[in-house]
Amino acid sequence: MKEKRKGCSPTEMNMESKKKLKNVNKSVDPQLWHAVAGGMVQMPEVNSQVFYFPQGHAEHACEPVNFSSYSKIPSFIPCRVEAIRYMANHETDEVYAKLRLVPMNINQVSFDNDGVAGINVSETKDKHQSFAKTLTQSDANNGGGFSCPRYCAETLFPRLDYSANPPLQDIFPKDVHGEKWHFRHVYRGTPKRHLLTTGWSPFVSDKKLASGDSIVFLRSENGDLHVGIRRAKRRNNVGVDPLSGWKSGSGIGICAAPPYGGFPSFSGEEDNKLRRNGKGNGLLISDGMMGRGKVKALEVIEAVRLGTNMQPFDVVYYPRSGTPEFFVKTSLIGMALQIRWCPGMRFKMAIETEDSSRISWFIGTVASVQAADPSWSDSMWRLLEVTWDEPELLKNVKRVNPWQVEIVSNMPSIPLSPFIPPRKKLRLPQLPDFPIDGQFPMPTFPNNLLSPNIPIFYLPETSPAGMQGARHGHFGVTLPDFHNLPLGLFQPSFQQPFNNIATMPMTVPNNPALQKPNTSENVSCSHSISTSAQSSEKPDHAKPHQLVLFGQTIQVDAGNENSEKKMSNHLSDLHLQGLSSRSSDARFEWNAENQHEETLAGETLEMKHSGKNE
Amino acid sequence: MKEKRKGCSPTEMNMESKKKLKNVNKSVDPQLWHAVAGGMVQMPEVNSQVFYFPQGHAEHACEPVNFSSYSKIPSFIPCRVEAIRYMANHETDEVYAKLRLVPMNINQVSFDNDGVAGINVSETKDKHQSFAKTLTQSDANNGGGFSCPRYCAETLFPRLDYSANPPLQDIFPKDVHGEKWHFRHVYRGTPKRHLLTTGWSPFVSDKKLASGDSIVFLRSENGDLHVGIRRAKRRNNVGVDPLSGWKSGSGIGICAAPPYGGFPSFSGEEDNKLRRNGKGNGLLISDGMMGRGKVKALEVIEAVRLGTNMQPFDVVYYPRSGTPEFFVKTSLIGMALQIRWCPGMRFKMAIETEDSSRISWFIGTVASVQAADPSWSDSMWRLLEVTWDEPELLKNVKRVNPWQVEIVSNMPSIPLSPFIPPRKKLRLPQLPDFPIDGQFPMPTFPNNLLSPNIPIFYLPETSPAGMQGARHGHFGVTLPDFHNLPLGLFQPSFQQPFNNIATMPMTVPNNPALQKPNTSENVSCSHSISTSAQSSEKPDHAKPHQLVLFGQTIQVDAGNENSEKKMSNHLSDLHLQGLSSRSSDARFEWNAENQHEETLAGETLEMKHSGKNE
DNA sequence: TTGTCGGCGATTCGCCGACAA
DNA sequence: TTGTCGGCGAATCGCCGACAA
Repeated sequence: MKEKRKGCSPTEMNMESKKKLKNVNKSVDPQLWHAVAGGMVQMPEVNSQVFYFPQGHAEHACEPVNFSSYSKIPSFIPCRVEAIRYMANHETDEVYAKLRLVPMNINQVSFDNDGVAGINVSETKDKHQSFAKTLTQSDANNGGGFSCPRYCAETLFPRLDYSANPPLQDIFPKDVHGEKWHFRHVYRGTPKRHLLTTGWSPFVSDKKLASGDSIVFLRSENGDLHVGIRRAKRRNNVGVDPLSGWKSGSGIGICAAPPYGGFPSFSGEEDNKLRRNGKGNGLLISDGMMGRGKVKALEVIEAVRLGTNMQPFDVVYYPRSGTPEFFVKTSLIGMALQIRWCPGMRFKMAIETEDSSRISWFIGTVASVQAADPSWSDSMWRLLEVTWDEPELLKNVKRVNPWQVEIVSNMPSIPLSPFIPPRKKLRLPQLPDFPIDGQFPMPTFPNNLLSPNIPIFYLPETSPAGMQGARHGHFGVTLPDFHNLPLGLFQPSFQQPFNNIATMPMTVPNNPALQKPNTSENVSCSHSISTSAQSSEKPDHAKPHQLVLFGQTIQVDAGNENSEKKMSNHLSDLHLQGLSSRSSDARFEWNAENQHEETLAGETLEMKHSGKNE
Repeated sequence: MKEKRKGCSPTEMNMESKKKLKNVNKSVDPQLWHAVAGGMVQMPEVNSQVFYFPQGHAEHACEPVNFSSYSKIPSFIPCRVEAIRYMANHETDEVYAKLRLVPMNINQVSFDNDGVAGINVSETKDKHQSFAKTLTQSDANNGGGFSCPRYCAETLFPRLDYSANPPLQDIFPKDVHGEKWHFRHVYRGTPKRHLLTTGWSPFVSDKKLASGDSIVFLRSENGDLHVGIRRAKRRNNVGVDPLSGWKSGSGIGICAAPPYGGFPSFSGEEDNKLRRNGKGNGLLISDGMMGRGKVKALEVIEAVRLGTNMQPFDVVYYPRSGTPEFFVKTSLIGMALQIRWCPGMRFKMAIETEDSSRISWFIGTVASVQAADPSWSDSMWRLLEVTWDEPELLKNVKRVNPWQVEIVSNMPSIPLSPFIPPRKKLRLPQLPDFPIDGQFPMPTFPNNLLSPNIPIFYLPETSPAGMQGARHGHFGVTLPDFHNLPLGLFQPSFQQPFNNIATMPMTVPNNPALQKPNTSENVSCSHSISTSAQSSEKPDHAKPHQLVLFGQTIQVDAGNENSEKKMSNHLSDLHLQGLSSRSSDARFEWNAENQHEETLAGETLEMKHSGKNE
């Protein structure tokens, strides 16, 4: 044998120990996990309370999930988060989380503190710094080096001895699996710049990185250096799934290539680059290996079955899948419920730019308030149909969740919207940095909450005129007004459709945190980029040249009138029944009807983030 | 950009077209598929009739499948094979098949011709030749060449011009995806030998081959050259499955690492070799990416649900997974049913050697005849508990399916077994090549079939004495004797436990093929190695040094008495109900009981094959 | 007949400033 | 400040007989 050990990167570790590490289903350092997941992702705390949305879970799956064979599926299930495991795929390094959710009775739900003691979690979150860079072609291909931005080298790496010539050190960051890698870090060239040389190329090969992918460096609280990767979204939904061969039939659907439509796939460039690595050994990481390819329709159905029967269940969540979280803190829900959502409301929403380097806020107007899916007419999921001030950038984002958006009252309303969507891109006025305490005229509880026909959220006078005449027509299915219900009589069973929830008394959110939506607890309210400061390039909300929206460029069929029509048909004979307090009498039954192709909500929300500092 | 196109192997095809090919879920050439799957695998024809076994399907899954929440699951479902797609995994090239099965009424089942017109399929099967070689270290690592066995080069490759110096040609075999590869074939060296040089190394890199893996060459009927790979069984069940983190709970079990126990994992050698390829780019193909890692418990449950409701369903089958087919031709079932299985019967069974190069026949004795799983006490699946004449080699093979074995009557019985398992390996007498017509004293139909208490299979006098006293005790659950039932009254409903099947009149197998089990239609009876002739090394049934048995070295808990005890408990309250003729009244109901960890049948049968010629 | 080795080219890999942007 | 390029050493890769087994 003429084997020579290559000094390549999984540093001192040989493959044996690498393999061993693979065998244990090790958890990922939560700090690194969050850095890779992106700043838009906020996971609930263990023991906090969330609402689990079957619709959202289905959207998260790679296949159409056909619930039509099953009856009595509630639109949400209140749960306690029993456990969270932060994990990473061993092939792709993609991060995901596994949550164990324990269904709970609705009358145990508290909408104020999520059920967690009031420790300010955000406090512990800012003690580390991270940095993300999207790989250039030179980083990924040429000569095996990495141009390391000055900020990254100076902030995250150990201090260089600049008296040396050239200044030089070796760094040993750990990846999501705990593998230690070795990079040589030099400061050289004219002009001087930071480079990673030795060790970089094997890293690129091993991780199968290509230009467009991102690398994340993180310096954790204890000073340890970590490295993670975020792959660029690529546009080929390879049918890796062996069950995807036949259409429809047998309830096991096809992977969602058609329903989610196409990006133009990257040109051959990407492939050529990779081919230079390792003698054509660089297999492209296909989308099929990532994210939504993982969650199967049957897993969703199993989760819903167990949840409906009040049994604990596990869900897998891919933070970079492009769909919004399908488990939402009750505090967020509570806040969303306090607002009487009406067409014409102005809001803003944070969306990550395509290269994951920034978060932009987009302004829009609520076009209509109605259930996204007629078969879940009581669902809050994607309740808001919206129009955007910059429709060309967000043309595939038609519906959003109420808790994703933040009402803005002091925004100057764009006169044209929503009636005449502006053709030319608008220069949006600079947003204040949202220290917007008291901006929401919240009523004092509990009395105002229950006053009939008085919207809790007072529309500011600056809201656009013509709420009644918005393009999407009749708003017959908006949330009903609040009724006069006695306090404390919240039913443990969900015989009523969901929209009655809003009319039910609940543990009233009456703590200061809720009235100041600008806490770091809160995703939708002025999210602060905690893991990295802002680059000097551009301000936050400057218009990016391109956006990834809802994961892919989605062709949503113009079936809006259609769904409204269907809805009115469904409204009469709707009788949801799920979620009685004990499982024994709440069976979730198979129903051997033929499956009809169901139109999914159709849109998925992309949210990712990475910031630059200094 | 200083990109240079590499002349590496996906010949003229660049990566673009490669990607395109990936997108279509292309079918694999069936000849190549079968060559890679191995000669032990015999797929049913389209439109033929099979019995689908939920138990077998569950065994095929990578996770424990917990049926305990569901009631009324029949032990088998008769089906028509509506479609078969031969496919290959895009990452690993592993072959698998997807079958669409259409449940049928039991009274439509014919046990003689499988429902297919009597075209002799085996006729079309021998028109191609294939050859398999297990890669040596030199093949996989050193200097990028492949030592091509003379037989392979001379039989499968185009004729070389031996007048040239050196004789040289380029060959362009297609892989399972239809990709064309380029290898230079030279005949050189002293002594002269056949080598594949240029193009081989990229192939090894791309396919991530390591020594121990096998390569299969096939020359199809039209003369086209194909190439496939078979990966060696490796011993690390990486938990790639995101749902595998928590134990038990939620019905989604863990991947089967613990229950199937461990091989010693290959030493570091393998890794070092791979690391030489492509600068450490060679990710090992982990078991998690292959075979049983694919079929999820929920898919099995969904298949069973649909099948029970008489709806068409899809199953995915990995021929090299190590478990026997869970869909079995009705003709095989029919034959198995004709035999009155009794303890003490002598049989032989074909098993592939570990390196997939040969098929060996092993002799054994039926120890007991009883259901493998007490909760399916009517099931034919792994009905036979067996003891082997060479127990040390097959110590993990405790139970087999009746249709996998072939009764031998003219075998000299080994005096020691089954009472005193021989410690030293026995030199088995040479078996005849089984042109054993008339060796089975089949009764003439139909009268003898129905004679009560007269075994259809007459035990030869040479069968071991002491059938009553065999080690595994009381045979209280053996198949009942045949009763006197009128012909043609086969019930469409399955209210009876399975063993009554044997008592029911059926379309009687009365064609010559069935009375001559030695047809190529028939797996378990003297399988003929059709894809390649035999190497001169050893005769077929010479004892191989090592065997892969049931996929892995399985630690079967000694719970045999236990299961018998449980069985007697279950026997009384067992009431199977599945499979009424119409789905509407045959609901498959969720049952929200707590799942108890169920002992799977525990054993899986490894069957693979590859032969050598000349 | 074919597995492994040492040998030696030819070809990449990967480190380096030089340039812009 | 950092992305790309041409350049050049140096370290592989991969082709080759020589040997056994």
